[in-house]
Amino acid sequence: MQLTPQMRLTTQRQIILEELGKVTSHPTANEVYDMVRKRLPRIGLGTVYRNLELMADSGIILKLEVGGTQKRFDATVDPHYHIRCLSCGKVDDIAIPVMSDINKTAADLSNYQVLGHHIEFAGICSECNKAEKEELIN
Amino acid sequence: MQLTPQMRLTTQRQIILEELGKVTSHPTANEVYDMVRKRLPRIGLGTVYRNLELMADSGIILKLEVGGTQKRFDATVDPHYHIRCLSCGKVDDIAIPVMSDINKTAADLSNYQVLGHHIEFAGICSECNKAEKEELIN
DNA sequence: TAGGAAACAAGAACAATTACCAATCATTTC
DNA sequence: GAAATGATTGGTAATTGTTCTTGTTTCCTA
Repeated sequence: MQLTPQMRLTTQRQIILEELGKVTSHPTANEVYDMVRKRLPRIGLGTVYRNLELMADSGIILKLEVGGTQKRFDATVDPHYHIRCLSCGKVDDIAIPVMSDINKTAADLSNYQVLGHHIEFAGICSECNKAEKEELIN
Repeated sequence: MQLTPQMRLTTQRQIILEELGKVTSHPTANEVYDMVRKRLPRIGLGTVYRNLELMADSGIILKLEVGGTQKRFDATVDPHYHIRCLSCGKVDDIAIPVMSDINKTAADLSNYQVLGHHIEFAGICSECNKAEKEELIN
């Protein structure tokens, strides 16, 4: 968006960005669609996809290609890691310091031009853990 | 497969496992299908999906939910990290020592029951790098 | 305020995966 | 060894998540 000045800041884009910024979760395109639709009932799912993609390309949001079937989006662009619940699928940030030095190690150990890395932890979130325990009781 | 004794070791399963073991790449279900079909021309794609899923569940192979649109499968089950080419999408192993200790750190920093983690590097493989340079010349 | 580019909504198309089902095959029981 | 049982298969349909297309609207610029 900053990158190409001829890009217009439409109401749709503004609201998508606002809604994404409101949450600390990492919603899927569909979840963003649901959020935005409360304020802009006539918006199309295609518009949401198109603009999330566009914003990710221009670097103002982050597209997460984490495990699970769907892509997720993140308004926080500075590097950080994620943890995903294997039970409900939700993705949270995790405050582990970013290891920028391992990129260099990776470059040395492979014949790739290394551009970055991502760490994804997998586990069970507290809600699902609790739910599971309650299920065992019944 | 080991888990449920009534599960049969069919020809299809045997060959899927053999073919997956032959390669060091991390084929998608479709690529496995292509490999297996050379020896078992009448196998169905569904059978491949079904059995890869089953083997992943029982722990004899690994299902990689890395970036990109497709899931990939790996006959090597001991923990290791991956590097993915952003240009052609292929996934290689990378010999960076596994940091098993960061799971504990993650558990301390989150309210998840942490079960594991995965690191995925992103970059451009040597083939794509070369191809890109040649393209610049022309 | 007319012309043209950018963006839109709606829905079709698409790719990857999963679900279903009748036919087949292996195993157990008689 | 034949019948019953249950797992597994191939083929195909359905589903899911995403992208593309089409015709329309909106906004800038002259």
